[in-house]
Amino acid sequence: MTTTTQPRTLKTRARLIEAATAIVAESSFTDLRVEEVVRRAGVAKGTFFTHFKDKDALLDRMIGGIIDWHLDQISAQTTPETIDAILDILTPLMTFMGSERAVFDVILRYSGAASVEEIGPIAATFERFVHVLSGWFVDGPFRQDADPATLAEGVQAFVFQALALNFCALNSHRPVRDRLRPYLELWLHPAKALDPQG
Amino acid sequence: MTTTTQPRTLKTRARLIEAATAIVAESSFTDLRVEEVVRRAGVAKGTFFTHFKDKDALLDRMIGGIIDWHLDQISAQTTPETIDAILDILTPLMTFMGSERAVFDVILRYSGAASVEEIGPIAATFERFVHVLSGWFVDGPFRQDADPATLAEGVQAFVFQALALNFCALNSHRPVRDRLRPYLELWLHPAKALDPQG
DNA sequence: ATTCATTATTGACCACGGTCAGTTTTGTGT
DNA sequence: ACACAAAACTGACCGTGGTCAATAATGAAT
Repeated sequence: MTTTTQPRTLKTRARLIEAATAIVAESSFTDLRVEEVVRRAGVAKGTFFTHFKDKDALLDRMIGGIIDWHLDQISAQTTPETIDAILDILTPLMTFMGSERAVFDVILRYSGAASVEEIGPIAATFERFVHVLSGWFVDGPFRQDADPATLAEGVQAFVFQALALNFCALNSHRPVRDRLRPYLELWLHPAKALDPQG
Repeated sequence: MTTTTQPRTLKTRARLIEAATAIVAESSFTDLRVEEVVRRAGVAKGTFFTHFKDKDALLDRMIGGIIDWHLDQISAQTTPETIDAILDILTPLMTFMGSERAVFDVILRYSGAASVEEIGPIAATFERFVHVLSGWFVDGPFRQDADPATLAEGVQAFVFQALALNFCALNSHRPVRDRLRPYLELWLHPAKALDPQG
């Protein structure tokens, strides 16, 4: 119980993340290799795994950071009053989520927390996602007969559905936005759908 | 342009699938190793990859077959008239989909088709899933203001959402069934939710 | 039967994520 | 200054999915 963590620990970890970020900037998440990360950071391969449980843990952190930035942008905007406004606000985040198959795969794998004690960065952002969207659904123009959190979780489910279909080459000519809209119409405005007058 | 496909090809492929099936029966999809499959089938490793693009293609086929069997069972039953009946019918399939992380991962990856010309087995089963469920939603007790296929796709999205949350240890004590129900209530019976009388 | 193009098979090899016993560094107590 | 335990680091090594140039089997045409 004397020394616990780290002087150089933080420095090494920062170098690893910096190297990884540079690689992604130059090429992509898909082409990220642990060996290249440690080469650029100037450490041995084993060191990487003392800082990250596995490669996915690094991706979890990097991608989680990007999603968090998007949620900052989303939170900063005024509460959307229409489906189209929601689609506008969500589009940049969805574009990132669907930018690479590897990115979407990691997000899918980590969108539910891995374990109780260890909620990863991506899982945390999706808790935040539900929280932010819940705020839109209390006292708004959208359906008021449902728990706002449940509505938000539904939107999340439809975002994933729309993105998954987007990776199907058969449909990939349609923008994700257009694929998501019909779901949100039915999910957030059931009364309008029931009543032709709107 | 004389001989195309093959006598022994089918035989070898059958042996590979048979070996893989035996391994899964003895242990699990998680523990399936290509080297073990080829060892049991009595062929070289390279042979495996002339029959399957990659390991996932074998899993796609095996898991697709099982899902297809579940859809046979689902189709054979009478059309459900309530949310609970839907949950009853879907539970066995959901139980399989959530039985192993490895299984769910493959399903997620392949639930959208890989490419236009090559719709994999799992992708095909999810087209069939939507088709079967669409049948439930024409002229039934559920909402009639929406395209049945869209309703079915929504159910699919919620099934995935419920399963994904189930792999979150935080929530895994709740049956998937109970996690799915609130979504379906709001999705299939919006009018009921709006009108307290039901 | 023999040839020969087509197709299936082989297994050494590679790529890459991940492990671990051994070594070095670090900070603290004396 | 020195000793020493805790923490960080190392790199050879492993497991496993996937590749490919070389080889063998096949079957149709002669």
